[in-house]
Amino acid sequence: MDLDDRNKKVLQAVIDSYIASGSPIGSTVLVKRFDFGVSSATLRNIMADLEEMGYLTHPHTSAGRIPTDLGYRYYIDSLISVENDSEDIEEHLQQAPQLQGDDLQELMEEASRFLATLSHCAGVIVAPSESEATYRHIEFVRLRGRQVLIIFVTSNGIVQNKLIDIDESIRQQDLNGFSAYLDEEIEHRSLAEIRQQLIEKIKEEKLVFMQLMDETYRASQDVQERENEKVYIGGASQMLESPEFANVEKMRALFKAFEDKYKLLKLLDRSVSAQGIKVFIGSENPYFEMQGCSMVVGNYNAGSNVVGTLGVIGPTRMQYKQVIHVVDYTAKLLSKLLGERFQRGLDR
Amino acid sequence: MDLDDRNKKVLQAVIDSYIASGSPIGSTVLVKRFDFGVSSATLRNIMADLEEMGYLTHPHTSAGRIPTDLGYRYYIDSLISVENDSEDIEEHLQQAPQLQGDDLQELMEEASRFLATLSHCAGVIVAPSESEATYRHIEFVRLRGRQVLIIFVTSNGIVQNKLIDIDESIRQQDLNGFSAYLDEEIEHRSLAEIRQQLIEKIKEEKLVFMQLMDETYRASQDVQERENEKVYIGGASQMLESPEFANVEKMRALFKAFEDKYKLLKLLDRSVSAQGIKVFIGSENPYFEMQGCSMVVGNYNAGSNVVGTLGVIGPTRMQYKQVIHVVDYTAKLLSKLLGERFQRGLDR
DNA sequence: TATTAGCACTCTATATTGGAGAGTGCTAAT
DNA sequence: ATTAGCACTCTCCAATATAGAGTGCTAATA
Repeated sequence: MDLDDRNKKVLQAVIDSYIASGSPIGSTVLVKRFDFGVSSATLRNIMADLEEMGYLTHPHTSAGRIPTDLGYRYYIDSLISVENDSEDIEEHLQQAPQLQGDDLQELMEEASRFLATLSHCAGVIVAPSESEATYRHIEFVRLRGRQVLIIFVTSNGIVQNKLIDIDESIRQQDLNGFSAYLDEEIEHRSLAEIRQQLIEKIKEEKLVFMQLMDETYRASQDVQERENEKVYIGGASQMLESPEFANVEKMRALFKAFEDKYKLLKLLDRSVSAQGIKVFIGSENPYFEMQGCSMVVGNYNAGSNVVGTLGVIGPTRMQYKQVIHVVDYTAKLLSKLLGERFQRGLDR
Repeated sequence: MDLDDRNKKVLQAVIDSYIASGSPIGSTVLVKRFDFGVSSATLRNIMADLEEMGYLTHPHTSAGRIPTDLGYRYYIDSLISVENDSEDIEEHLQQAPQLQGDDLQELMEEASRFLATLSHCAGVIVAPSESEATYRHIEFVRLRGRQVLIIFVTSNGIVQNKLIDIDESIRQQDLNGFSAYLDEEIEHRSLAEIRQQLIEKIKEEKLVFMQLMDETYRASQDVQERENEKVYIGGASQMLESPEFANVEKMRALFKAFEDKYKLLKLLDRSVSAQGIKVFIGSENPYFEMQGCSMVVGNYNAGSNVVGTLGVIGPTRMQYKQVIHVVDYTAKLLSKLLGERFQRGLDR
């Protein structure tokens, strides 16, 4: 961090040029493209200094300089100005909703492709995590024999379902009754509480429903878990456009990693806590062992209680400024869509 | 088709060897590995004949022979014996269900990965197409204001939903009533018929529900369309293992093609009509412009009325015999699972 | 003291060359 | 009809040469 002004400028110039061109930057190129008022020899000295400090490196003795991960880090923390033109984004948000999937799942897929297209990287979205208290409606549909399909509707319009087996055959009519009962109660308490309440009532009367309640409770947990594990990846082939992945082995590893969505989930979840856009550069991320990859991630929300993560995975040499914008924009867009479409409890 | 016995044997030997090794097969190799009772010179003559007939070709003058698409076609149609050991498969089906997703979607994803793992190719599954008449239950859930979520449950346990806006605010109670009415009627007629019936009733009374009915009808079509467009691709990275795709450009094109699922869908749908396993070799398939790729596809069903397609996409040089087995097995497995789990109308 | 010019040196990328090996196609003999 | 033999072709691989880009160092300069 103890860089004087000129050093900063040179570092920025090198990284900018490298991001743009993809090939190592030599002193003469720098002198031609920028006007530092010094000769190439001086630049060589400066670059040697920057290399000693760990911000730049050499692929080989007689090649130009490329940024190290540390260099990128400094670049992002101190050098690029992500203009906070929130008005500009706001404007865009007003006019171009662009996403219109009316199923949550569809919306997520669309959004991940949207991210990918704008960023030229792979777009990744982690489905919103639900808290238990938000069920709006629970429905039971009897299929054949002892099979019952439970349908959960959350207040933001997400529909989930789970098939269960129960011991005794129950009439659809009774199921409807139970459903109505749950709908009524769910306004005031969580499923866990209702279950507790039923356990107390058990000696009195409705013994039949106890098992159903238990199954419902368990199913709701299953369903939550399942939904929380969903990762949408869109436009992965975008990443292959950049020459960084001309190496077949790397490509292969990349796609293997993408198929193991669980790891991705863990990685992305780590950053959920904080607000704002975060950038993970190359080796900085411990879970995703992929050399030469960076991630730009942000959060989105719906109303207030539902929050998910979204972001972009691309080569370390990416257009950070632009990508940060795109992620920011998409996060806001998604939040807005989820917020307005599934807004909670206004008229309950 | 006018091949004498010896020519057939040589063709088979060449293709078998090429599939196994991946490199062009020369006359000496053939003479060493197989016992034709003739010299390499004679084999050269035979191979030259086969080349003239279009079954084999040369990468260059002094290389061994490799099969043409026509050669593969002949190989599959006439030379390989896919032993119809249906007992064997039956046995497997009995003991190892292997797939256990309890959501249809989950099951499809699992199955596509299953295909990929066993075949070392990419596994592709087209979601079962529904016919309109199979709804088991239709449910309306009022969200805020004029938004209503319609939930469709088909008789095989697939849940679909769609958000609609209606003109006037309706009470949840009324919605429940309408739902019950539809549930009752849907037993006897299709949605289209019910709609017709309501139109006739319109002058009399229930004017309010007409709009809802229209929306419901439209939504059901949307939902069907959406479900029918779903293609699940699993284990795409499996394909990259084979040296055929060491070429970066090919890999890139492949993944681009995979992301455009619509084309895949069209391609796979074409073969839905017929029963049994079909093999499309390289250039034989008109929609999917991907050189060096073959597809092995089959059908699955659930009960009787629901049918989908599943298959495998891999390099033209694939282990056809084995892959055909795998596709056959998976199709039967999936049919069995869907059949037993979502069996229709046994106790209605 | 900081900067610059100049030059030797290093390393990559690319083209060229020259076998070695594999395989064919043809011819003449069986 | 089959075979042995041989000349020919083509790829693959390693070795070699060459041009170009860029550095690091030294000595001169402001």
